[in-house]
Amino acid sequence: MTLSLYDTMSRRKAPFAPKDPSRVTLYVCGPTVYNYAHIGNFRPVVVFDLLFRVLRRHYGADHVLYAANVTDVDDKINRKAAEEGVPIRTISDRYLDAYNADAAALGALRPTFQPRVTETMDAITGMIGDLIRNNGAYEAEGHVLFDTQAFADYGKLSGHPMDEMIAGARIDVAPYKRHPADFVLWKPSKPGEPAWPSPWGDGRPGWHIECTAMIHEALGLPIDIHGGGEDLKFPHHENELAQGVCSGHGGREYAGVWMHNGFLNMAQEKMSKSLGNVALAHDLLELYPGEAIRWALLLGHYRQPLEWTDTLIEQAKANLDRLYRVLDDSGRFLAGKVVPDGAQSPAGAAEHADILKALADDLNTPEAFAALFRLADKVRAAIMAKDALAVAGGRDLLLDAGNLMGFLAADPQGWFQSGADDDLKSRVEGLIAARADARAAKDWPQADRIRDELAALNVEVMDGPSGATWRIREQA
RNA sequence: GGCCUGAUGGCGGAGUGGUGACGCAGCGGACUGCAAAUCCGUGCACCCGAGUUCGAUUCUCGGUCAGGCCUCCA
Repeated sequence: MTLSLYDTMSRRKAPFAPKDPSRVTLYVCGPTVYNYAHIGNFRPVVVFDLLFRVLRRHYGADHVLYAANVTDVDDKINRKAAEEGVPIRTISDRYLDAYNADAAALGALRPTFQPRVTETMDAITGMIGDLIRNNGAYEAEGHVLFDTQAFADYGKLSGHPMDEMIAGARIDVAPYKRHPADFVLWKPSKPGEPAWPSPWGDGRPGWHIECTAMIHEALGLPIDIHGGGEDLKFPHHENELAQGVCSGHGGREYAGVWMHNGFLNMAQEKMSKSLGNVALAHDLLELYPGEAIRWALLLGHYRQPLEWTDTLIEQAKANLDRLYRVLDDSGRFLAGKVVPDGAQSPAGAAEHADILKALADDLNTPEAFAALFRLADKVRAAIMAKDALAVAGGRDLLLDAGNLMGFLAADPQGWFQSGADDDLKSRVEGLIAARADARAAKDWPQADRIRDELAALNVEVMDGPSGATWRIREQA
């Protein structure tokens, strides 16, 4: 199956062709670790994690290398470290750990490489040296600046013609710049700030060179796919590209495909009361399962803007509930049944193929979700037809598709009873047993009273042919 | 000012030159002691104008509206 991706550079969708199918390379700009990341920061994490998974499916898990950097040199980190009177590493370690924990909770696989700026300094200064030697950079007043005149294609990625960038420049141009668009590769640190040695004096790297150097160090230029939020198109990615090409590494190419995800917009109206105005993933994960947040982030196509609202996350949760019910019901149906291996007629084989097809089409997640629901319906139909072979096969396909997309990893019972501690569970079981007795005695008023009691515990009980099941109701 | 997106039913959101996915919500029914879940059925949309076409929601042009980037930023 052909994988197609939309490329920002050519502004169109095209079949993806890695330079070496046994070594596919993907790089995504990661976080600056000075605080908890908000939910918008995790859209690219989830989107490119999905791409990572799809690539692994297409090329084999061992043939895809994914690097996502960590920016741990930054003014905000400096400030926070100064406030707390601790080394910057303390700050960056703390929030990197939190970031990785949140990402994992959202079902994101760990990237193959997670390079840090502070651990890539040699590669950074080395690449700056390369640029100077290739006449792509110059020194001025203790700074090293990239010479944008050295790169004829500067502005091509973002579509910003050079002369217009000058006209539109709003910032004060430093007097030592040869051209207003030139940008910093290395700059002196201010007194008291962290500094690293370099041939141009102690200082720190500019933001853009960090990524270029980390890419070259971790994956080697050129790479197959470079991803990130659309706000990074200019100047960050434009500058990365210029640096990479002018450094002499990777030839004329820097990245085969440029992918940019759309923004996540915060709802105008205030969100859930307990969230206040800040939608940190860290806080959201207290309220909703990670899979539900992941689903919400993929509910729209990755290139489209997405409005983050309460209804969005609730819809995501409801959608997953539907799939988990099928998983739950099919599991109960199959319990105790002996199903021969190698079922030749799994329900939903066509739908499963549709899911792969949708994902291969520039990560069309809405289409993939639609096919996922159709697949679930097929399993449901097989249950009604009491076709154990078809149910078992279809259920496996459903789980496989879910696994590919980073969903359905929970036990169905656990999914519906998440948030219930052991104490609550035993109370609920007790009440359900009492209610079963009342129902057996046809004491309906008593049975309904007990159901009200359960409802007061935020528990919903559902009578089934083989006894009652229960679940935690939606978060208030 | 420059560059670039988008405008689909009550809501979210794909897609297509010719019966408009999918999910949520709604309505009717089945099932249920009553519910929930499930099943059956059902209502509801392609911003405006012009053009191309046998035929446009889908292509072209114009308009209106909304959003993003041009500065740290996913």
